[in-house]
Amino acid sequence: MSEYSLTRAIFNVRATGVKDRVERAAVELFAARGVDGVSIADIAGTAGVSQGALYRHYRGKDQLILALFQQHYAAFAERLEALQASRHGTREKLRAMIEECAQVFDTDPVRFQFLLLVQHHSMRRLGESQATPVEVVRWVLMEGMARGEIPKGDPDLGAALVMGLIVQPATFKTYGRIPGPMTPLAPALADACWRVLAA
Amino acid sequence: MSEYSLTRAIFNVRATGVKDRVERAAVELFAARGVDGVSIADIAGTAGVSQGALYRHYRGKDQLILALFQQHYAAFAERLEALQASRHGTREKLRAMIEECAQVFDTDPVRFQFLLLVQHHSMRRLGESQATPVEVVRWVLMEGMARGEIPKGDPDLGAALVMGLIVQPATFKTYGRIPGPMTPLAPALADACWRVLAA
Amino acid sequence: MSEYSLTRAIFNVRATGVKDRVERAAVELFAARGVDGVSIADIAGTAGVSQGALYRHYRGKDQLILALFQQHYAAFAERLEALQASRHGTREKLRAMIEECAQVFDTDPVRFQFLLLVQHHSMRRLGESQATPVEVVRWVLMEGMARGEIPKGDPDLGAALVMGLIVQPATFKTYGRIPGPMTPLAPALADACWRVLAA
Amino acid sequence: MSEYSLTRAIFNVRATGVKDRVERAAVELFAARGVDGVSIADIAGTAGVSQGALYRHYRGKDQLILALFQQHYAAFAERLEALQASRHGTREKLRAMIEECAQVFDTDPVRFQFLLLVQHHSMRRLGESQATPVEVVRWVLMEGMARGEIPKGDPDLGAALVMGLIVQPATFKTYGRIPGPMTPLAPALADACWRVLAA
DNA sequence: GATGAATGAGAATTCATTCAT
DNA sequence: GATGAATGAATTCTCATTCAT
Repeated sequence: MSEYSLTRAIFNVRATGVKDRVERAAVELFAARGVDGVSIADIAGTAGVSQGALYRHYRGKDQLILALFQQHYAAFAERLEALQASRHGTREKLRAMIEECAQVFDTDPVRFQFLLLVQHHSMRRLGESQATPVEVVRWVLMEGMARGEIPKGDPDLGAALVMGLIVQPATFKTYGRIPGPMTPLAPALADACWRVLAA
Repeated sequence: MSEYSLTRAIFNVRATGVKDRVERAAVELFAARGVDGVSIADIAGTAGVSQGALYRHYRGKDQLILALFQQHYAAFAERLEALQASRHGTREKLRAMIEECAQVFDTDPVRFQFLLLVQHHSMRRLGESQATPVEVVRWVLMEGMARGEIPKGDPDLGAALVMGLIVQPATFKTYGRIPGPMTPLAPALADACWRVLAA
Repeated sequence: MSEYSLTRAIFNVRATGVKDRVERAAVELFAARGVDGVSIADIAGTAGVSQGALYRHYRGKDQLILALFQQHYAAFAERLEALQASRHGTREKLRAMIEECAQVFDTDPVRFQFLLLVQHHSMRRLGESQATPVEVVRWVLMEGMARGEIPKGDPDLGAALVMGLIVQPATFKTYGRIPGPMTPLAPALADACWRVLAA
Repeated sequence: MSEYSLTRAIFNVRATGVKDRVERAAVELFAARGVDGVSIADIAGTAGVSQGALYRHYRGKDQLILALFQQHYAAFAERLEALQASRHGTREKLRAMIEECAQVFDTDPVRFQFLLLVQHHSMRRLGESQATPVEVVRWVLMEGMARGEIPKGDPDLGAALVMGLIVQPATFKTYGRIPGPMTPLAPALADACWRVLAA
């Protein structure tokens, strides 16, 4: 056991790991200024960590970005997946997912802005097998079609429409074109989704 | 004598102006790699022009980006405006606008991708008075509400929903998640819009 | 006779020659911002002339600077020379020269500042045989020594002392450390010179 | 591995810090060619350091210049201040200061030339409270006037005259118009000062 | 002669990454 | 493991000079 981890062991100091601090700082900065507006020095400085230390945990800037994106994108997908699994009926599943999105947007706007800004940078590099929010929506739609709750159609197009009805209002809010929080809008968005799908 | 002017000399090719060549190259590159993935050297090289020449036409990279964005964004807005003005009834106006979007997407995918990638960089810097596609949509919706063709509601939210139903499928297509051209989808998208708005 | 000079001949238009306009603009700009703070574009722009035209009259920027410096430096030397030739007695010659310096400083501060800023750039390149203010002073001193009006000594050192007593106060005035015009100071400076030389 | 660190590795030469090397190189180059005749590449190259390394120690070229100027100007002022404080009587203070100037000029001509060439660039940016050689001279003169050792008069003008009697001969020496070292001239310059002030 | 767009060789600066300590 | 100074490649931008019109 190294001297360092001994210290941690004895004093039970949760030495807020470098990785944690870096990730928190990175997401915040990327969300505020975009991937190319943030330097490694910025991140290290904000995290209170040396630049070199960062490379102990990530192969480089690109890998850091991709890791963060995957992680947040996947975490989001998992939340949605769990949510839809706990509900019955396509309409209710969609309603719950949209409400969840709205709450995330209001509670943790940084995360939303991060995903919004970084998507074009990371989307192409995403592994095929990655779980994504889009996949969850797609799956819910397919199931709904199979059960006859919504008319059959292209589930990818359906997912696109649902995502559009959520992401675009959120974007408008981010840029201040629509004021106030997102949550109160959730029911209207869920309704809109349903009307679109129930063609 | 540069390679370019050599070409001109030998073949007596009347060059399109530098500005044209630069703009064409810039839009193409920005669309492919995003604002920060393209250097002035890239643009000048692709345009077959020296880097310095670029600065006779634009104050700098930022101004080039903004000029291109405004130009394409405004041109797009104008096409939509003319289109909606020439049609009667909110539903028909929306239908025509959506069809136009689909056609632009299919005919000139570079332009669409350019607007998609550059929006986050330029949107904040856009003058208030700038005509935008969003404004056109918003206006059509307000008129529709005034005429009682669609129920009253927040026109900004309505515009967000309409935009979402167009932009998100287009984005999916761009990333290959939905195959084929956009135009065949236009009627379905127009229907979706109408169902969303006719709540 | 070219069409151009025909026009001039007929209408007697003193087409304020390019050269004149360029020189005026250049001296002004160099005086204000120093040799390296001024571009050819600046000069051409201020002179209301194209950049290319400038190269019809000067081989390049360096030659322009040197020509202007020589010209003003020499003109100044000639004024001093004429002045000293018209006076009798070393003391009176010096007095007159110093008064002239002070008047030039007050009347045409741009010229003084130009010489002050450009001297270090051009001094080394100056031809040996060039007439300079320093040479005039040196000559007056040598004559004074020959006539026994001032004690014998190194005339170069003497010239340095006289120049120092003029240039340094002028520099202080330029930087605002001493307020007001230079002319009222002239008698005191002449006195100081005399005391220094009459050792 | 750069040429420099290779040298270090092979000969195990303990390098003087980057900052030292950069400052030495910069002063030398600025003294020889002026501020605008020297590029960051020149400095870094001469110092045997990468260009980037320079920016860890200085915010930019301007700050480097100003820092060096302040440092040398202030150091010079302090030496003069200490010297005058250790002497009694205005005449003796001035004599000692002038001798010091002459010795600096002979011992470290680069430093003198540096201050001479850079003054016009940096003087305006100097903080008001900065200690300068001029201020020291001015103070000595004011004290001398208060004690009745020299006639009352404008201390700024007096300082200008004293500075002129030192700087101008030094300039002449720098440009080779007066040969030999400065030190032997010091007594004559001190005498000249005294005669000028003792009006 | 005059024009001004175009050139191309730098200039200052930034930044991801490495590495001796 | 951690540090942060150093690297060097790249980036944006400037500018003296040339040259087709």
